[in-house]
Amino acid sequence: MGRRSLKAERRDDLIRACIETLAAEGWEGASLARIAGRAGLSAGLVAHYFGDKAELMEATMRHVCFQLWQRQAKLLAAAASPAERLGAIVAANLGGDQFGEESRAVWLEFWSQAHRAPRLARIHRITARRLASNLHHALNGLLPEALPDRAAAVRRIATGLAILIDGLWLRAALGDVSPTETRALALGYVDAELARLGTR
Amino acid sequence: MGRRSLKAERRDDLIRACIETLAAEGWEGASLARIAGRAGLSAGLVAHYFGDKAELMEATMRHVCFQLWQRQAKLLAAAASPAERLGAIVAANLGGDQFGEESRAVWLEFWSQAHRAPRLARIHRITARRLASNLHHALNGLLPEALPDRAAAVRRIATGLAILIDGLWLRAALGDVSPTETRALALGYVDAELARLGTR
Amino acid sequence: MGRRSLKAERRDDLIRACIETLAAEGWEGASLARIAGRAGLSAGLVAHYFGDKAELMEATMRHVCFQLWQRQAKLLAAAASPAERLGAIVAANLGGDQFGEESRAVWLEFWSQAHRAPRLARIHRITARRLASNLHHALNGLLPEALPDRAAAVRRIATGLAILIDGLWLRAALGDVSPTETRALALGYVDAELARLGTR
Amino acid sequence: MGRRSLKAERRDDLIRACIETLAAEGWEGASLARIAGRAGLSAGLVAHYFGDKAELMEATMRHVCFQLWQRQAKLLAAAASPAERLGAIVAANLGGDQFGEESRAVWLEFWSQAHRAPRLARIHRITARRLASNLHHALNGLLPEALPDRAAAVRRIATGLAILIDGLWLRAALGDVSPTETRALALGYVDAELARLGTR
DNA sequence: TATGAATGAGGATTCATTCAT
DNA sequence: AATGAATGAATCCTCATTCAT
Repeated sequence: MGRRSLKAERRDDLIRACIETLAAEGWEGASLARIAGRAGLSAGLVAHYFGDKAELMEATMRHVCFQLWQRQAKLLAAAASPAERLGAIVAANLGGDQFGEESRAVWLEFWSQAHRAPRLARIHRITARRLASNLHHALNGLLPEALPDRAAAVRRIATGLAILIDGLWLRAALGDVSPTETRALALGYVDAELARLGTR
Repeated sequence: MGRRSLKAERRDDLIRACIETLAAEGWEGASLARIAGRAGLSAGLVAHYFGDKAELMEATMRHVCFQLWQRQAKLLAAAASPAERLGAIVAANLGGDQFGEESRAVWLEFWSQAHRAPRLARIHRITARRLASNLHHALNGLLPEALPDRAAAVRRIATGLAILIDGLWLRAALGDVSPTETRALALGYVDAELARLGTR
Repeated sequence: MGRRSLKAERRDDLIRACIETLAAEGWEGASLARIAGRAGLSAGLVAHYFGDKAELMEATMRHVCFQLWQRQAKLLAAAASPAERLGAIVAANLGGDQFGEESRAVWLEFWSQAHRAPRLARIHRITARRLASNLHHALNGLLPEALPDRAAAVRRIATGLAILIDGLWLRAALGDVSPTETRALALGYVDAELARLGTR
Repeated sequence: MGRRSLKAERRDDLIRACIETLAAEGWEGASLARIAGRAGLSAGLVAHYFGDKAELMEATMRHVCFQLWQRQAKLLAAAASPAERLGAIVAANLGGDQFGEESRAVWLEFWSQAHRAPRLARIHRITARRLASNLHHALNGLLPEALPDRAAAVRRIATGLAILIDGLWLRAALGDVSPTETRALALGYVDAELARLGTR
């Protein structure tokens, strides 16, 4: 009991190695030999556990998305107010820790593949929707009840913020902005929108 | 006269084919054979005209950036007020025409390579700086003279808008938002920031 | 026991095929496809076993040199006197058997590469030094004890003989001299030098 | 008048460039593009003037051999005695000047091709025979008239010396011996042989 | 379960050669 | 006479995949 199956363990090893390789060498540098080598395994094993390179990549992307979601969930659980909830989401997506950086690098690689690989695109879409939903929820609590066209405003701000976060990820991956700046910019965007709605 | 050199013409053919291939098949699918094939030429010619695949890619990226810049310049020339200038920049970057879509696809491919290929990164940086400068200029005319901390506000909004545009490009490439929406979102962001500054 | 590892076996197969190909088709004709084909294997396997064409070539050169050294060692072991030792070295280097001819052909190919490929040059140097050392030793026993400037004489004759052997290899490879002649010429050189030293 | 034909001039330019390229980059590095480039001409011209790369190489080898022969002839013309004649031949073949070094490098490249290219082999053979004949002649004057088996001795020493010179060329090309040493070794060989014949 | 042997396809690059201008 | 455009073959290398052990 408590002993995870060897199969699950090996799969995790390979996914872990895949993440590291993607972060370190990019999509093109992530050959099966290099990924397996990083895990101390032989390249042939990938076929055994995943059948396919594509499936390993898919599993890896799912893993990264899951981690991101977990992170959001954890931070959200500790948030007491709508404003804190919003801050939690932003922090989860734009945090400056090592994990965040690696995830972002991997994410960027997946991104460039997503619009050509339907399976990856699907995972991408799910994650994006999850973020949108979280933002929606937080903003819904944040905007004044009496606002005319309230639902539309929530939707608009949620969309805008999600897109801004995408842009910030890109910039962060290119090293153009610091993590602190990114968070400030994201929250500043919401402030501005609130101001426009006359709620401040 | 009017007869461009054969060399320039062939180079343009190849760059054109490279753009099409990148848009249609992505970075990984853009082999020299396919690029040259699309231009109706043999793969060996790339060496003849560009020396290198890397140099062809570089020239192609430069071409795309140049087109984008031209587009901006043309629209800006027709703009009469600061507000129109801002609209022109947004339209140039987020326009919905066929050219825009292809360019965006190519741009996305380059993006995913930029942080690993110094030469591409350089071109990328230059283009980003050009956009930033244009935004700066337009916003400088737009914000009220008497604003406290005016320079900082201009800088902040310019940065935020540039990043938002990046995000919008991504979404547009993934087909998540329509061109009309993207422009509305971008201009909405500026409106919101102006509102926050109490200028409305 | 007696079962060598498959890896070692395949490596030997490829080295063997490389030697044959070099002898038959020369350095320029020795493409990976042809080498592997001669071994009944696919070209990709070279990467698997040697990583590189350069490394295969290096291993092959080392192999040829090792065989030559073994040959010398074997003949030297059977030699009873300094004169016989000298004869053994000459026979080892200028023997007329099939092995000798193939080795010489390969050696010539390597030679033409040695002054441009540092790795090959190193192996070449080591082998040359080994020959020089053997000659030194044999001549040291051969020259009369009381000779004035004895050490210098040994050195000079050893050098001269080594160089003569080089020349003889070349001629033999071009088919200009018969193996029997080559040996006679080499030993004749030593005789002449001994005569000059007044020891006969 | 006195004006050599343009055709001859261009051919010489290309041969000159070919020699330089061979010396600088070796047989494998001597592509038509590089050779023509060094001459400031286009690669296509080679076809025009020589028809073939092989023919350019052949002409180049002939040129190098001719220069070598000229050199020998010039030095021989100034030699008054058989001993001086011998010294002249050795000096011509093992001289340490820049021309000598370049020629030797080119010669070595040709050598490695000679036993596979019949046309080059033929030129090689002619040159070797010319050297042999010169040596023959000089030694014929040098050996005492009354020597028993005189003709055989001349033949033997001439052959041995020619072969030693080959070896010395190789060593010189590899940088193992200095030009001065090479000449000393060559003349020392003759001295030794003369000593053996009891003529000293 | 895991290895590593083996393949074959595909990619970039180099190059001699041909040919229109 | 000379260029340089264009080709197509050849070469090395990388890689995903398959398979026997």
